[in-house]
Amino acid sequence: MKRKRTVIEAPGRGPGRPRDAKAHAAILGAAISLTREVGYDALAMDAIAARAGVGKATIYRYWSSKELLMAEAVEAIVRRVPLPDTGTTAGDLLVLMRATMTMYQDPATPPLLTGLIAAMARSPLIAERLRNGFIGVRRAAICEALRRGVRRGDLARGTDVELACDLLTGPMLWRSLMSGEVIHETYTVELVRRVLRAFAPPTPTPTAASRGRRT
Amino acid sequence: MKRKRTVIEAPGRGPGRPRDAKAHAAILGAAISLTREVGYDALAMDAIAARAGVGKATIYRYWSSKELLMAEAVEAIVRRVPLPDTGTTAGDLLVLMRATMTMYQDPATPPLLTGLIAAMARSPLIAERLRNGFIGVRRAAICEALRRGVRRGDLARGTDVELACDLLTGPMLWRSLMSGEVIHETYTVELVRRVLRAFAPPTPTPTAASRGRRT
Amino acid sequence: MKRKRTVIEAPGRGPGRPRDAKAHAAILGAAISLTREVGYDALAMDAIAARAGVGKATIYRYWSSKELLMAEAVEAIVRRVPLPDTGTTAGDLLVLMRATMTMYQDPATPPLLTGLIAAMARSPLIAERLRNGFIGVRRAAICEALRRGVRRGDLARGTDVELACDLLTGPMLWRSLMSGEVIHETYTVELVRRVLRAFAPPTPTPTAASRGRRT
Amino acid sequence: MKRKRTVIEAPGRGPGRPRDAKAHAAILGAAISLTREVGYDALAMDAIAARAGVGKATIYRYWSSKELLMAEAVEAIVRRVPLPDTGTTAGDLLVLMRATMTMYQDPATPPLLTGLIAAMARSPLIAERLRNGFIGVRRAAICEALRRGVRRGDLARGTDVELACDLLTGPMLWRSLMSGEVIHETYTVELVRRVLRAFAPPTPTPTAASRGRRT
DNA sequence: TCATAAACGAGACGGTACGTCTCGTCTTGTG
DNA sequence: CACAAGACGAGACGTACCGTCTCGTTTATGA
Repeated sequence: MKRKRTVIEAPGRGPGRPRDAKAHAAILGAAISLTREVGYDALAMDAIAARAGVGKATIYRYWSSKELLMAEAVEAIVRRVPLPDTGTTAGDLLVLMRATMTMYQDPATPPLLTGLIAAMARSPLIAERLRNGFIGVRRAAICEALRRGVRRGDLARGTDVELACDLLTGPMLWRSLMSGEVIHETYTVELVRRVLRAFAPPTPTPTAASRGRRT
Repeated sequence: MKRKRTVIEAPGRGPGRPRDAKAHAAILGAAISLTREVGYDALAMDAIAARAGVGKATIYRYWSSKELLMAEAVEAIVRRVPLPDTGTTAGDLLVLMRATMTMYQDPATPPLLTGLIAAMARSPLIAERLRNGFIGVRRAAICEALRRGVRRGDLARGTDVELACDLLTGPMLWRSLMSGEVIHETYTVELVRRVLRAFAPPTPTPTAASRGRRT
Repeated sequence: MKRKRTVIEAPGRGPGRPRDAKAHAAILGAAISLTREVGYDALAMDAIAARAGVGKATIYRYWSSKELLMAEAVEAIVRRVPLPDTGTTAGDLLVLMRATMTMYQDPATPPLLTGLIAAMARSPLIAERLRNGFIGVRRAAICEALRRGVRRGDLARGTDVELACDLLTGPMLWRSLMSGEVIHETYTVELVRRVLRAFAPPTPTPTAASRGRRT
Repeated sequence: MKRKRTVIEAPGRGPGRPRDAKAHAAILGAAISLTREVGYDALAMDAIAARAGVGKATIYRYWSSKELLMAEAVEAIVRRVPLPDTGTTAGDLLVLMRATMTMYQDPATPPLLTGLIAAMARSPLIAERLRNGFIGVRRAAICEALRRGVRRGDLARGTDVELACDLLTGPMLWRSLMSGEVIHETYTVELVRRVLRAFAPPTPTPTAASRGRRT
């Protein structure tokens, strides 16, 4: 952005004291633990700074607002997405949706998530970041599994992968935000089964198909 | 403080000046229009009061917090839910989901919605109110249509109506909050079709069924 | 100040809750006592607010900056200026200068004074206020006594009253700020005597004059 | 931390890079020019460092606090004090007071001075340094001239030299800080004349004295 | 016909978080 | 080793907002 370096990926170049990676980590850690304790919006920057043993200016050196900080904090929580290859489409999707379920089961998730959704709604910048970040990563993995399913013939050839993905991720978001109900294993299993059914290929040889794999 | 009257719904009873219905409406109107303009949380109670030409105390006389006010504001926007009876399950669900789509297409919805979701996450009281209010009303209508579908034989007998409902409402919520993409007519149509397919009854007479109604 | 009233001395006019005189007083009191305890510039607005049992916004409603507040605080300390008429010029001036001495002897004075002098140097607004306030009041009293002295014939007819006043007030300021030495009674007495001598009328009858009043 | 060399004024001694004398001067220059531009306390150390083209650590290597730096800056402005011997007491004092007047006429003086006075009030260390520095130097010169005046018989034998000095320096300080008025030549002349009058020796032989030397 | 009592517009109040600023120290790489 | 650059911990600043609390005024009912 400022173009003072010749090589693009020299992080601490230029003169001056380099930024302290420990401070960065301590701030994120403090942000996450405090969010668990008091919730997203009872969370004060001064408190984060105090717990991280850091000056407030240091926080704002890395993130220009509370929201940007929290965006990164949530990514730190939910970054890991499995890239499964169990051999079957149902198996792959189940692995992915179980990971999503686990994320929603973490009691820290709803407070973080709702805070960030509100932040997305008011700031295109944050929305951009999150869509490219933890939302996009999960979605890409699911879409990939779905495309593989199409190639395998487990899903109909013209399957609208985006819609199928929405059908998998949407209900869990709804449960977490709107119903407030816990998402159980059986719910996840049934969800995947139903979506597979919705996009099942047209039974080419009725008898063979129905014998081979029953829903 | 408030219980000095025998009859509960006598608006102008007792001595003293009766509440001004115009003030109530003006406040809601100001809240909605300001939300459209500046977003949910750049929205200040002082600003609402100023635009409504009302003292802040008057607002708090009707609603005990900003969130309760906004909960009612959002209901004012999305209150009307059709109770369709088109004769077919697909038709009924399409009417309902088109109404939902229209709600999400209103540019005021995301700011309001996200603010309220955040409010739900931090306040059980608000969550309760909204689940019984505009969330519950829509959901009840959809579930009713689904149950009718089961009775009609358009959906499998053991259909998990709750899950089916999540599969209809979840994707739209996801689109609105996470993708930020507009929801089009074709999306809605396809969504309904796929959910019907997911819970379609086991093809009783393979030939007749596949001939009569093509997916 | 804002010109919204027709009559000039209607303090709490206009609609709305009138300002709380107790808060005003509590803030000034807290400001003064904290200044005595920690000094002018270790003095935090939050601390004043906390001690006064007042929100910070209330302080800024009355005074738009720390400096304006302190300007008023110092006036509260040193407002009272005697308006003496002892019958003799020396007597009048002594009363006035003793009051000045007492002010400087208060250990709270130097911290307050220096803070305000710095504030005057950087803000014409504050300089204006203080010159018209506690500086002007004291100076006016001294000049008046000097003019009476001229009328009485105790001082030379063409006496430069402004210079004479500087000769009285300047040395005490110097002592307080520059030397840091305590100002004693004898210093004050001698100061007044010397200034009277500096502006004594030309000895009309050499012998009589020198006999009548010994230096 | 700082005392690792045996000889104190050996600039290029010991191992390592010697200190840069130009840096010292550049810092003082930047401090003075910035003070003229923005005032004493809108003046940030970062700004001084930037303008001087110097790291902040270099400043703190020479001066351990902002105040100590400014103390030296002000001395750089007002260091030169004449040590006159015009042959007459009035002449000597006039030379000295004209120098003082010139100092106060410099528009940079009030901002610097007030900042330093505030610093003196809160830090005995700084007070000490300034009293021994530029304050003491001027005062010593004036007192010396006054003592010479006593010896010459131009001033009364028991003259309180300290008080006389206060009477000369105090009014100018007052004008500069409190009145904010410019100090003119005529003011200075009249000031010296009046102080001489205040401490004039008791006219022993009226004729001889008035003949010998008129003020 | 008034007195009482509640609701009203206005805005001051206590509290608390925000994001900015500055100080004086610490930590890099360069000369 | 001193230097330029600049990150760091600490903490005050002045602003904004929330939800409460007076004010003086307006508008109904009940004595």
